[in-house]
Amino acid sequence: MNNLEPTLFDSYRDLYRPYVNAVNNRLAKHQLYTSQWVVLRLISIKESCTLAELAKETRVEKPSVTRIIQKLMELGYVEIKQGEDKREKYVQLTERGAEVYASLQLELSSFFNELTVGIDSEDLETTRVVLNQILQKLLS
Amino acid sequence: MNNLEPTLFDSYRDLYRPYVNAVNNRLAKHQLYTSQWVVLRLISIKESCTLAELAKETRVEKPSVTRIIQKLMELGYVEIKQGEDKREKYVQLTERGAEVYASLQLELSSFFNELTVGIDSEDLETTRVVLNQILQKLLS
DNA sequence: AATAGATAGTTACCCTAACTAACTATTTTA
DNA sequence: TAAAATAGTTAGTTAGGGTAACTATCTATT
Repeated sequence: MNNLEPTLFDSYRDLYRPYVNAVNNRLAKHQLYTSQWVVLRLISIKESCTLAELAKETRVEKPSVTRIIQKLMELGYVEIKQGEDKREKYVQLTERGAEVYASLQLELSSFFNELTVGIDSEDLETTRVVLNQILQKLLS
Repeated sequence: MNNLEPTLFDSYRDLYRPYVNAVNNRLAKHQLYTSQWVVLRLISIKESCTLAELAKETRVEKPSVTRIIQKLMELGYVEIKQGEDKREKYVQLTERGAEVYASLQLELSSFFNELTVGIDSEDLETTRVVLNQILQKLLS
C-alpha cells in the first residue's frame, strides 16, 4: 500500500458531510438548511444589509443569495425594506426570525460544545486559527 | 451587533467552498472532481476493493459509489474484476489511472504545502488531530 | 444634459454531490 | 430448502451552488 496516513486536508474533507448532516438535522425543525442558516446568522449579526453584501461576505454568487432570501421570506424569518438607492433591498430578521435564530443559536452552541468536549481549548483555538490562515492563503 | 467572533465551526465551514473549488480546478485537467478523487485515492491505497468497501470507508451510499465508479471507468482510470463471490466487483487502477493518480497526488501535495507554508507544523498536526477527534465524536 | 458604464437584483438553466426506494442476482443461515 | 442478508444497479429527488443574460437604477464623462 502507498502513503497511508491521512493528511490535514483528508481529515478536513472527511469531516464535512457528517458535520453538515448533523447540523441540518438540528436545523430541520425550523425548515432550514446550513446554507440558509449561514445567511440568517449573517443578517442577525449585521442587523440589516443588502443582498450584495450578503453575497460578498458569504462568497456566494448573487443568484444563490436571491434564492436563499426568497426561502427565508417564505418561512417568515426575514423581511425586506427598499433602500434609498432603489436598486437595493435591505434584509432584516422578523420577530419570528429573531426567535428562531436565538433558539437555534443556543441549540447549535450546545451541540458544538458536545462535539469538542474533552478537547484542550488551546488546541481548539489553534485549529480555528489554522483554518483561517489556510482560508486567507486560499483567497490571496 | 451580537456575538461576533467566528467559532471554530464557522471557520471550518467558511473554508469549505474555496477549498473544494481550488482542488477541483487542479483536478479538472484530468476531468475529475473531488468526490471522484477521494474514491480514486482510496482505490490506490487499497490496491483492489469492492464497491461496498468503498461505500463503507467513504461513508457515501452505494448508489453514489456506483456512479463514481462508472465515471472512473468511462475515463479509463479504473477497471473491474468479478469477485469469486459473484455479487462482488473488485475495482483497481488501470495503468493510465495509476499515472494520473501519481501526477495529481504530486500536484495536490505541493498545493497543500503552499497553503500551509509559514504555519507551525505542530499547529498543523494539532489541527489534523482535532478535526479527527470531532469526526469521531460525530460518528459515535 | 445625455449617454455610456457600473451596480443590485432576478430569472432561467445547468452542474456536482449526495440521498432514498425499489429492484435483481447472488450467498448465507436457520 | 426457504428466508434473510448482501452486492450492486436504476430511477427519481434534493441541497447547494454556478453562469449567462436580463431589467432597473445610479454614477460618471463628455
